[in-house]
Amino acid sequence: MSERRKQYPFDEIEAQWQSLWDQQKTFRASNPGDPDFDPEKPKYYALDMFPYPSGQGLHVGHPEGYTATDIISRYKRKLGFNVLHPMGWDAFGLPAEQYAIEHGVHPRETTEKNIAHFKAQLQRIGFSYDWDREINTTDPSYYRWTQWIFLKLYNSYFDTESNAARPIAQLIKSREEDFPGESAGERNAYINSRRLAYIDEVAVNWCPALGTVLANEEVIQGKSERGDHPVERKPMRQWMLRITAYCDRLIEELEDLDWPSGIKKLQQNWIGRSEGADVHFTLDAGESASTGDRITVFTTRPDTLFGATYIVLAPEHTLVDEITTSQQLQEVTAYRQTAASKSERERTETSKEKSGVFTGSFAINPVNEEKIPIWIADYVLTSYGTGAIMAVPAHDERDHEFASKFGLEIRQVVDPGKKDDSCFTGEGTVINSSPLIDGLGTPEAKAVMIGNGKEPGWLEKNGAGMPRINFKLRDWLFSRQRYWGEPFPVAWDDAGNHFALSEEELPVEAPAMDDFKPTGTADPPLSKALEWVKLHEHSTRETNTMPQWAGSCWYYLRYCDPDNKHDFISREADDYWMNVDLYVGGTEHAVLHLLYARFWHKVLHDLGYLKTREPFQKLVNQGMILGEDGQKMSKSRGNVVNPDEVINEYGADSLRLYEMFMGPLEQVKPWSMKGVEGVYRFLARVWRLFMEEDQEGKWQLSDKVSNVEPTKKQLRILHETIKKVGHDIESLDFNTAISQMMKLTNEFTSADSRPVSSLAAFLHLLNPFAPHISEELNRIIAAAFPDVAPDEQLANASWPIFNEDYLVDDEMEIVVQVNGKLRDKMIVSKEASEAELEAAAKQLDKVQPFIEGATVRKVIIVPGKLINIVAN
RNA sequence: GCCGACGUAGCCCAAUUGGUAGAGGCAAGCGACUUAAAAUCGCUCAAGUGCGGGUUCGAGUCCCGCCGUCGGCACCA
Repeated sequence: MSERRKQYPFDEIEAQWQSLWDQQKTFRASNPGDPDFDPEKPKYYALDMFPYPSGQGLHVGHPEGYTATDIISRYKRKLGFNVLHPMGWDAFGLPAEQYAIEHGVHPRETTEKNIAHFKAQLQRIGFSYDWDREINTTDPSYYRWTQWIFLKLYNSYFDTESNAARPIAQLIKSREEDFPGESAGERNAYINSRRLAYIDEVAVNWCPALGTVLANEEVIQGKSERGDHPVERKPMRQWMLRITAYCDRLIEELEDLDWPSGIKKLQQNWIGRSEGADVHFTLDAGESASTGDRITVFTTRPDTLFGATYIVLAPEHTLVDEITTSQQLQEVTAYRQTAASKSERERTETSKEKSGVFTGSFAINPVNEEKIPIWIADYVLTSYGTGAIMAVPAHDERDHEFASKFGLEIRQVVDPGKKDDSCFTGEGTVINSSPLIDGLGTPEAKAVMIGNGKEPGWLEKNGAGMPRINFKLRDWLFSRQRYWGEPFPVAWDDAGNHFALSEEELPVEAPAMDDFKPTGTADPPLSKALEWVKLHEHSTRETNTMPQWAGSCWYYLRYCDPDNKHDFISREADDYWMNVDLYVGGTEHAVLHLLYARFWHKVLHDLGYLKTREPFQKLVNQGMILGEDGQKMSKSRGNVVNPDEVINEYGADSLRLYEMFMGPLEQVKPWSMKGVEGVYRFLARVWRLFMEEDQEGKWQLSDKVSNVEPTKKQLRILHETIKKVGHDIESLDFNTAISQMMKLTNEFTSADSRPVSSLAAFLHLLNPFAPHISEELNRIIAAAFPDVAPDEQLANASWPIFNEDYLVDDEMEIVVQVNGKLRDKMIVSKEASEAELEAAAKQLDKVQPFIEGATVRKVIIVPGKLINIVAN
């Protein structure tokens, strides 16, 4: 193809327009306070999920979502909106750091190089970003505010009364009033335990080879995703963010958002709210247990308490040491050791057989005073609920499997109401329990046990338990042992107390280090920068860094006011721009990024810094683009398509158009170079609609383009197209908008006389999709027909208005059916009455045979569409 | 196992509240132009909508039961 002559000079056109846009700052959005700001204009905020600038550069999956938001942005500008359409870089992260370690290049260098490459690639596609608002999470002027937000989290607590975050000062004040005699140390400990950012000792995925803690999703089958190194569970002191305080709001406030229902559901499931009860089982006075101790379990089925035939504790449960009898000690110890050596992944492998051991002790079931054995097993997780369960093997599959294996009693207490010989976990009628609940349905029996919201239930009245709501979501492990991340604005004193740095000390920049290799111990690389670490005579800096998620939690806010030196965002900018009207990105961020960003947003909202409760009003996930072989694109498969190559061959407009023409935005679809060629041919057809080659092969305006009145047919298709393209852009159905423009092009191509007024209008429609070619053609006809096409850029000119009058016909085609089967069609006047229609239909030769000798039972008329005669 | 998305010409995909299965592109075939080819222009071809039931005058569309592909979650009591 490179040998072949280009069908139109896209390479010259595209470069020219791109540099013009750049020089003129055509797509600059003005902020409140700017001299050219127009408060009358409505705003529109179209946001892409910003990329991690990897060394590989863009592949054709990136521009899919970017093109969609670009079309919307260009379209909205033409409708008179002030459009915020920015781009930036999520540039902290492990790949740059690993590269640094392996090649001795500072991650800042790699990052800068990668960003430059990414940016150049994006600019070649002709996106209408306001590059004045470009942000980079690794820039100290950016991450100073990431650190500032961390200070807000550190200096806040969650007030359950108002169900919102409040300044920690309020908590300190009320604590002082409530406990005036408390020592400073005690008070400090209490306050620290309530902060939204706090320190905890938690089991983490520690990777010795990489020298860092990894997130669960970075661990694949006990090995690190990057490098395939072994990962072990290890308790470490970590910074945590109290996202669990927001569980309820993160679920409830999803409701008003215009997000795909699947993504909402995914978030709900991730947060995993379940209602139930804590139930206390008293320990039976065994040899080592002291009387009166109790085990608390969490259950969502308090109606099945009478079917609880044993208790299971997580192997790590704190009571295990206390209750294990000497006969069982050896077995229990061995089991706990095995469990501890397993990774989280191995522990939760559902396919594996249940395992566990008996502790030798017993507990008393509070509902019937029965003595039931206490086991430990790794299918009970220490991190959920109370780390202990009551096992009801008749009505829980996991308990059933366990009981069957170890010969424990299985007692049925729910009647399914139908024949069911499997383990029944659904709702039914209570049996074999007690007069208290026997005969009740599952929901009623639950209510008796836990209460109905007004009246306390049996458990509470008898001191045997409490209603309780549990969540799967855990607090967010927020520290990493890495160099290439935001340092914490925190330090430690000699006594081991942490304290926040002041806002004036921000940004806390990482020291320039030559050696950022992991230390091989739990100490982060920053601990090697001894001078930096030492803050004052009696204090040292925190040496952990923040995870990659941090910067992306609030970047959408910074775009609104990127150069603000005094605030992370000004009140005016927040008021005006937020929230995001359209957010487009991949499903891979459906849970974590979106959940974390929503959490931070809510905290900042609670503290009075933001007006909105939610950041992203409308969310769309673009579908993945597969390789030509229908497989996921990957280097190893060799099916990766580089947008640069596509642009070299066919131009940026063709790339943009094909990305959108492939199919519905949200759908997964395979790439096809033949398909690119198809849209390229379409653009060439558009070009030749206006242009023709002279003897020397130079392009000039075609004689066929003239200032004539369009025909009725031409007007009709033009206005159909104006209507459809506008509608389809609004609903993000770009593929069908493009096909309509192809239809129009075909129609006008076959015309000998091409009315310039119609063609000019068409260029407006094409402009958001293929901005370079449309601007160029518009410039050419504006020069030749100044009365028809004003000499202005399409980017700034108004979207055409369609006129419904051109769409209606005097006549219409009506489908004639007999008994629902198509028999004929007829052309009738638009004014024809139903009776006239019926009479005309019955006269048709192709209809007659089917109604002859039959009784007409019914005639169905769909106005303007069809007539159906029901006869037998 | 659970949740979600998708199954329509050879391929990618269209088809208002149920109302003519086809808009567009790719591929294929034919013709025009050409010494010839490419490019271009014009024309043509093709499925009865994954399978089985049901509702309806009428089902790609609604309901029930399956099958397949892809993605996500996965012992959360």
